Amino acid sequence: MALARWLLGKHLVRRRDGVVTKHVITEVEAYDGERDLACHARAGRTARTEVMYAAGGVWYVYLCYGVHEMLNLVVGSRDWPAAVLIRGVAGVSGPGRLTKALAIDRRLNGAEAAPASGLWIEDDGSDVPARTVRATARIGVDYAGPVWAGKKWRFVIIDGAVAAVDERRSKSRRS
DNA sequence: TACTCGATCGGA
DNA sequence: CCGATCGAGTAA
Repeated sequence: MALARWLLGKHLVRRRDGVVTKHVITEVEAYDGERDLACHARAGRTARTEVMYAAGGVWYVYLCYGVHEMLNLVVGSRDWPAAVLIRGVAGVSGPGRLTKALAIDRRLNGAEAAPASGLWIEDDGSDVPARTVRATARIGVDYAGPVWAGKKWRFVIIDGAVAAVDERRSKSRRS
């Protein structure tokens, strides 16, 4: 959780065709362990979730709904499946849109979050004040049941139009 | 081998 | 509100 929160305000850096772009991370979600019924690793090790058991620092990219690539950073120690879903960066709201905007797909699955892979994290030292961070329930995980779906493991920087728009989206979704 | 169901999005 | 679109996971 702390690590997910820590990622807010950090730069997601993409190099593609020699061009480097930096994007401030504005929205993340944490998935933590097999006990977390919203986590893909809830059923243990499988072909897809194996990468989540690696030591932190590699990407976990999968196809969602047969349409969207989802970008996660594997975190934690080896054999503890945990990842942080990068849901948004400044100017881009939504995990599916994010990967589309940065041309990220499953070819990056298992790759190191380092310059060599073309996708990595940079910390420019800037601080994200606690009062600009909101913790909410994770999106689209009702299947996990009230306890786990209710965990406030989604973190959003509320200082900005992007976050405001997203809040409206998530509210209209519940009913 | 069959069947189900998504860590979403955009359009009706 | 609903369809798109496909692969992982599960049951058989």
